[in-house]
Amino acid sequence: MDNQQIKGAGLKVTRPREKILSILERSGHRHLSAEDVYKALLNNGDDIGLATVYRVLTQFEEAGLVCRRHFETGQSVFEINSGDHHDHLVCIRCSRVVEFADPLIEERQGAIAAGHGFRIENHSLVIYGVCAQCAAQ
Amino acid sequence: MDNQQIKGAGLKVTRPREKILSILERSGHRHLSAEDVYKALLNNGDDIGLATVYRVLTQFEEAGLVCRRHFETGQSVFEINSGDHHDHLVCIRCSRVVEFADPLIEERQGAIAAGHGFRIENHSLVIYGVCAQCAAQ
DNA sequence: TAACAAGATGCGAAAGCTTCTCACTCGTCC
DNA sequence: GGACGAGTGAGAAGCTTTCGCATCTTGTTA
Repeated sequence: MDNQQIKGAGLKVTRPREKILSILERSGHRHLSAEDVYKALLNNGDDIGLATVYRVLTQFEEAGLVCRRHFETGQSVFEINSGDHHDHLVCIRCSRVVEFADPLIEERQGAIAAGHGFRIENHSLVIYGVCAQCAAQ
Repeated sequence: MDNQQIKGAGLKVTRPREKILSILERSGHRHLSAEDVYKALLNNGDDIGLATVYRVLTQFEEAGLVCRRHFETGQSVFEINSGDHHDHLVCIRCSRVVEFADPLIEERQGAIAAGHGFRIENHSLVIYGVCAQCAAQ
């Protein structure tokens, strides 16, 4: 139940928070911008302000419910945090996003960070390219 | 000579372009934001508008003279393109940036992209962590 | 169930980075 | 040296994101 997740984050269960979480869940694994979420709410007939969307997404991020990604589009995108870390392949033509995980890369990153005296906290790996469909056109 | 690089990019050699290139070169391998470049120009006594700084940096990027990086700070940073690809370790406390290159990671990225039918164009790997100095405090 | 306090919301305003517009100026090439 | 096209500066505008504040809700206590 969504409510449990929201409560678990120490947040009150309110309509905006339920709706936003449900939109992110229903979106499958698409990566939605705050604007996308806002538009989805409007389409649903929910009258929720854009400022609230940003606030709630930030709270969800802090609570670990969602992940915020910074692709090079100038806006942040959000996705449900399914627990398993992964990185992204982004098509520069059609913006399609493919997720992947590679233990070998993760391991090397740890080694590199350690080698430079860094305690690793987080990382972001995005590969930009042209997907098969776009290349075929 | 800087002028050759600017001409080679099909751009006229103008004072703003010379000054900006020279600032980036003199900065060593620091990562400067457009604002940083602008301030450096002012300190030099050069009266060059911020809009011009952005324009020129974008042109230099298109010409391959500089690289633009998107760390998670909300602003882009620029560095001279020295030709050798590298990735970044960023300290989330003091913002220190360390560059590194890892052939193994590069190779895995190529394999992953190919496995998903992507023709790789570019990529961005940033590891965020706490550097030794900040951890010691 | 009613009332209350803390927390949430919505709206518009504002901030921060970046780009655009447009009149003016400057390189380049003849 | 002059003409033309490209480049510049200043401010306005655009975009994403955050803030401030009056109003409304949730969760709790009586």
